[in-house]
Amino acid sequence: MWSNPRFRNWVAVARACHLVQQELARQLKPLDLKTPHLDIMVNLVRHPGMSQQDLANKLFVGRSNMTMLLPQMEKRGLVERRPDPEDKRALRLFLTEEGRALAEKAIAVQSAIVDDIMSLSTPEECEQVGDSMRRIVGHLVDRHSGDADLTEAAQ
Amino acid sequence: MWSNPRFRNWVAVARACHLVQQELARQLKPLDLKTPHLDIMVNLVRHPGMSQQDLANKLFVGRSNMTMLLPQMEKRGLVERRPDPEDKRALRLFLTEEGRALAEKAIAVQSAIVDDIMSLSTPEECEQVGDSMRRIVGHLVDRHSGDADLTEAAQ
DNA sequence: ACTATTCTGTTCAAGATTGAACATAAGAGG
DNA sequence: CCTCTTATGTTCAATCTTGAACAGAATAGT
Repeated sequence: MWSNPRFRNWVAVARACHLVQQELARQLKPLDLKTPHLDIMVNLVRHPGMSQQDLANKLFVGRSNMTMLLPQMEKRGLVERRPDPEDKRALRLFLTEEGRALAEKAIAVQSAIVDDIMSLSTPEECEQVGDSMRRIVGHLVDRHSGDADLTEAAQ
Repeated sequence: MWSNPRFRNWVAVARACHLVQQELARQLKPLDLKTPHLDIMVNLVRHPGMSQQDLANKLFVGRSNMTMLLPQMEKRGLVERRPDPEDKRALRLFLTEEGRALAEKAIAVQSAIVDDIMSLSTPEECEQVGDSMRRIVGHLVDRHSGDADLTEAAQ
């Protein structure tokens, strides 16, 4: 099992991920942010107007998770949840001015860490790591969208 | 920021990790195991007699986490915690017969997933991903061992 | 139009994880 | 021998995360 290269190498991926996440959490503490909050803000910077469901899908977490986190951030004045006039079920999400400012700082922190760790590999290696990982993501997303979604067969 | 290759590629790593973890959790459910339990058992298979602190260090989690998980597994008859005669503070950890049997099944599940996702890359790419990740782990462990000197991470 | 299904966000209880504060045991230095 | 410091494991309260069950809005099929 430890002689299996695939296993051994994947374990390294998991360990690296875990450590980077921890380091990020540590450095985010002065901003009073947790990594889930940062993930949300990063997505809202790129895609303002997302619904909570959109966000949950992108982050691969449950919808209830968003229901727990977003009201906190709203009370803190970081995000705004506007009811959608076109679809009375959905809430459209936007960063406030303050949210954008904080997001900028937090993203700088994250970028510094990522730059630090990825600079240990050459740009070619870095790109190749990304390619391998994107293949994995695509593979697993495919497999699971087929599992539960029956309407997918109709398309 | 999304034009930064390092950032973009690291995001892929994090997403892949998250998804694989989820898939593992799903497939572990029939065995009534959570991924933290598997992590513990994997380590105890390789290194019987570890202390709870050793385990926490290897897994990069807090010691209190072990205090929460191990008594559960002990009650379930999967692990045994023997007081160390040489050091009355420490508890030496061992898998029971039942624990070893269950660990074998669970490791098979994990190996199947890892094999599946890593087979999307060539053996050379796979090895190279592992190398990049091990560099990251080493880098972060070094940086932090200066802070609070605890981590003696080996594999 | 009508019913059934799907999709939105919410609530709630259960479990995981953490960090701080604690108690006890071991080790260092006087 | 006696402190002072460090290490081990525990407790506890706070927070994150999830899945199931829910209510209301939209959609599809008839």
